[in-house]
Amino acid sequence: MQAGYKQEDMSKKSAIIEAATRLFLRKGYSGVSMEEIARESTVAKQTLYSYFKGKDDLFRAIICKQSEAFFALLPHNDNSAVNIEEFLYQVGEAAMDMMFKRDTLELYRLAVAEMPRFPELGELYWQTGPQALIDRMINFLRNHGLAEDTAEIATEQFLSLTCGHMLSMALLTKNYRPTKKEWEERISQAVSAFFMMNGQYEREVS
Amino acid sequence: MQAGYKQEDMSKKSAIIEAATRLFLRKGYSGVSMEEIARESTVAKQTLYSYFKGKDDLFRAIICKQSEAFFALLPHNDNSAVNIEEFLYQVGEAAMDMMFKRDTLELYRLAVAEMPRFPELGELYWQTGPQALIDRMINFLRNHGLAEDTAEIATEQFLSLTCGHMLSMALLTKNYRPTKKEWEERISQAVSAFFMMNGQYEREVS
DNA sequence: TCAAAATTAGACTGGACTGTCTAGTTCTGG
DNA sequence: CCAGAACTAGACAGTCCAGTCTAATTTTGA
Repeated sequence: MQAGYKQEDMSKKSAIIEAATRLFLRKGYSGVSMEEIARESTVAKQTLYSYFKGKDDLFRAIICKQSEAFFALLPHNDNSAVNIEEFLYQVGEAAMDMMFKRDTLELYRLAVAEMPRFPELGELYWQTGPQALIDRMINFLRNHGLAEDTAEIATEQFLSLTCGHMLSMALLTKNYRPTKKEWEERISQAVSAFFMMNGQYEREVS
Repeated sequence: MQAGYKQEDMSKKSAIIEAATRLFLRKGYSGVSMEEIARESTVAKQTLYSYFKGKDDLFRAIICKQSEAFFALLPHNDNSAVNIEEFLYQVGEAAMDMMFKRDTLELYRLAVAEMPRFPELGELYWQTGPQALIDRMINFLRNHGLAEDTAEIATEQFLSLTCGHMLSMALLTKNYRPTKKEWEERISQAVSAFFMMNGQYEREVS
C-alpha cells in the first residue's frame, strides 16, 4: 500500500493544486514536470503521488476544478434582469469580463490543445462552460416568450457575435487583449442585432 | 560542415514534409519524435537534419506551408460574385467548407496550442488565414458602397456568425462535425443578419 | 509518551527523446 | 570510371522526466 495515506492535511493538497494550476496554465501539460510542481508547492515529490495517482490524474483534477471555478462566476438564473435587453447586457458583460482574463484564456487554450489526449476534459469544459451558459440563456429567453428553437439560434448567434472574433485573435496573436471599451461596443452591437433578428420582441426600456 | 549538403533530391525533402505534416497534425508538436518522422518518411535521421536545422525548424516549415496551402483555397478578389449577397454566400460556403476539414481544424488547434512556444506562427496563421479573408471581404464591401468601418464591423460579425459557435464546439468535443446542411442554415442566417444590420443595402436578386 | 501516520530529501530505474558521430553505401555528373 | 556528394543504419552522449524506493524525520492522536 505505497500510496494509501489517509490524507488529512488538506493544506498540502491545496498548495499542490495551487502551484499545479499556475504552472499548467502558464506552460501547458508537457511543459511542466512533476518535480517542478513539487518544488513550487514546497512539497516532496512523494507527497504529490500520495494525493494524485500520476501526472494525468493531477492534470484532470486541475482542469475540472478550474472549469467549475471559472464558470461559477457566470450569471445564473437567479439574476436580477427584468427584461431581455438588460439580461443580454448582463450576460455579454459577464462573458467578456471572464473570457479575457489571462487565466481563462489559457484554460481555454489548454482545453483545446489537450483535447486529443484528454477528450473527456474538452467535453467537461464545454459542458460546464459555454454549454451551461447557452442553456441558461435559452431558458431565460423561453421564459420571456421566445420559441425553443428561436431561443437556441438567437443565443448562439449572440454569443458568437460578442466573443467570436476577439477570442480567435486573443488565442493566436501574442499581445492582443480587447479593451473594456471595445467589448462594450461589441455587446451593444450584438444586442441590437438580437432585436433586429427577433423583431417581434420590442425593446422594453427598463 | 556536417549539415552543408546541396540538397538536390527534392523528393526526399517532400517525403519528409509530407510525413511530418501528417504526424504533427495528428499528434501535436511534442507528440512526435524526429525518429518517428524519419521512420515514416523512410529516410535516415541524418537526412532530416541535413534539410532542417532541428525539430523546431521543421515544425515552422510545416506550419507555414500548411497555412499558405489551406488559405490559398479561399476566394480571392477575382471571384465572380456580382453582388453582395452572392459574395457572402460564396465566402461563407468556402470558409465553412475549409474550416471543418479534419486537417484544417487540427492546424488551427496546433496554432492555438503552440502559440506560447512559437508566437510568430500564431501571428503568421492569423495573418495568412482569418485576417487575409477579412481584408478581402472588407475590400469587396467597400467597393460595393459600404464605409470603411461599417465594412469592417459587418465582416467580423458575418464571420463570427457563420463559424463562431461551430468552431468552438468542434475544437472541444470529440465527435462533433457540423453537416453541410447545418452550416448552410448558418450561412443564410448570417446573410439575413448582414442585410438587417446594414439595411441601406437592399438585397438585389441575382 | 509512544506508535502509527504523514512527510521529506534524495537516490534510482527505466524509458524516451534530441541531436551528433561514424562508417559504410549509393547516387550522380563530368 | 571515378570523385565527391547524398544518403543510410545504427550507435552514442547528454538530457529530461515519470514514477518508485529507502531511510530518516516530523506530526498527530490516543
